[in-house]
Amino acid sequence: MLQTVQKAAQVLRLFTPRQPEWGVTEVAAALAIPKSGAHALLRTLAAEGLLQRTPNGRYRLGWSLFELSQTLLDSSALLRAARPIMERLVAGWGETTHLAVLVDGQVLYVEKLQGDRALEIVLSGVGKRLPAHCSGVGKVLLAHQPWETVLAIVERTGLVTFTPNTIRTVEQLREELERVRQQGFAYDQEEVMVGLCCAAAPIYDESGQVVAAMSLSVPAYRFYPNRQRLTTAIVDAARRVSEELGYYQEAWPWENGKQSKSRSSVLATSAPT
Amino acid sequence: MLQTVQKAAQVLRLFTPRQPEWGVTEVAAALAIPKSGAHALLRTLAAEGLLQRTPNGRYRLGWSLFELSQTLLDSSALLRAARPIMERLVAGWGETTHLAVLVDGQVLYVEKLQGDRALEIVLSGVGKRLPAHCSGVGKVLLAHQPWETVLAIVERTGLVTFTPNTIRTVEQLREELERVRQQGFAYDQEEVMVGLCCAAAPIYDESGQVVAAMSLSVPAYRFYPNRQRLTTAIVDAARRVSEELGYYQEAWPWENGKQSKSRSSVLATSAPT
DNA sequence: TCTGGCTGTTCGGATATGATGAACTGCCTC
DNA sequence: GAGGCAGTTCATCATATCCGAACAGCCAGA
Repeated sequence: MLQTVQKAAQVLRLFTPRQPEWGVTEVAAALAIPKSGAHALLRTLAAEGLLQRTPNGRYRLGWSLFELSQTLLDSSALLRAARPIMERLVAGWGETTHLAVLVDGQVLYVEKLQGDRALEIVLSGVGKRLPAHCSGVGKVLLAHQPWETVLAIVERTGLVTFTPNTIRTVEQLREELERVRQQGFAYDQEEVMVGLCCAAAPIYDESGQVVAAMSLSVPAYRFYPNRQRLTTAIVDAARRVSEELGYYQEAWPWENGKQSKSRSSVLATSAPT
Repeated sequence: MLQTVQKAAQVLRLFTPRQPEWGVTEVAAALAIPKSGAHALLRTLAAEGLLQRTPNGRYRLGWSLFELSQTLLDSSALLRAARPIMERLVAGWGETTHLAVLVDGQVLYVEKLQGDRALEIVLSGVGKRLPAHCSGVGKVLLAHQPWETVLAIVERTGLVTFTPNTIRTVEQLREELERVRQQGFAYDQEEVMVGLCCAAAPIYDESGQVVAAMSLSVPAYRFYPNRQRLTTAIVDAARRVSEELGYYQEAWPWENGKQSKSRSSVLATSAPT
């Protein structure tokens, strides 16, 4: 591991919407390194276009990052495949859907389509991060990581409590992830915000890896009566995205063993009128 | 300058829409460094989330870049200020407008709004780069750089020729940039593509720095008859964005000296009906 | 099934490279 | 004009990086 590069990445991560501008002294204090070192890092990153200098010698994120991000989006099949399917989902249900990936043990929202009868979800947002243990997409993504990885994440970030329903113990998390892996989807039952639920399902790429998760967020009073239909809808949508990405598998996780259903019966499931 | 960080940035820049996936050996060859070094760079960048590993040990850009880019957009007033004004410009003229910044001596397109009677401009695109010496926005941005910087850019990248009108010599460029700086706007008269012209103007931030350039692209046969109105339109639009960014200056560049006009006369200028 | 050639990966010693803190400079405030 | 705080520079030293060669894993073709 190249420590200098690690530090450079740490510097980049300091820049947030809350504090989008940093000076040499601030960075040095934040990373607990000498001023001269922080200076060298900032100067180099700025010279490479990853940061830009303000006229008064402070630093902001640079436009190269925008370019790289566009390249990422352009070359990533995920968003292209998911967006139309998310749009249909929103059109059919009127609820909000999210698309998220796992970054550094946290959920990063990549796309968010708001439904017309959905309540405004302030916490999530494109480009925003949230802890993984409390949301539907987060649990789906964690469930398909090795358990040691999950443990490392939890030990580093802890299990932040949002509501009385938030998972609080490692044991609870282990059981929940096991269940999610088995059944092939996850629920968030008011675990991040009271009154808000969601159903989430994994998206696979052509190599069979889980690369993202998709969810349908619903107010609690509409969630519990419609749970079954919601589940099949999101699982089906996620499966369609997976197939767009080149993933084909006869037996889907929730179809394994004796309870395997015919695929057409699932495809026939539709949104409530 | 931290060479390790420089190399890491070089690695990131290798990833393009044309080649969005790289292996260790390829990177080593492209940067002329030993395989083990390339391996260390890729591995570290992947661990930091700036790259992601594919199942077969190759690498793609990582979602952290998306997050950073969103933070950049979120914290940058430029796009927020420019977009509504660009929309009005497109609505009034039906032509295509571009918003661009200078990255590493090249023009990086940050926003592009296509007009309904505009011809499709394939070369430009959000997140794409072009050489600076041949486009309107490029000449505006170069004109507000120190001449030594411009020289360094030209010496590094050369003056690529696109059409018979493209600037070919350093002397030509120097004169053109001087003119652009004096008059406060630039034309592209079929310099990048035959039949395509544009007028471009600089955008200043609150400290008086030129941070971006805006342009209105027009087919040649509509450009020459309307040049004057186009010019005032784009200069006025760019000035309004600058003011949104906190830039206030009584005397605008093209108003200096004796030929200063009253500001209201410019504001009164509008698009053709 | 075996083989060859192509990957990505590991290792340990030589040395260039980055870390360090004190000193410098410029800016803004009082 | 003086003080303090910011960013910047510099020379020294320790060590993290660089490097080439050897290893391991995969796939294609024989």
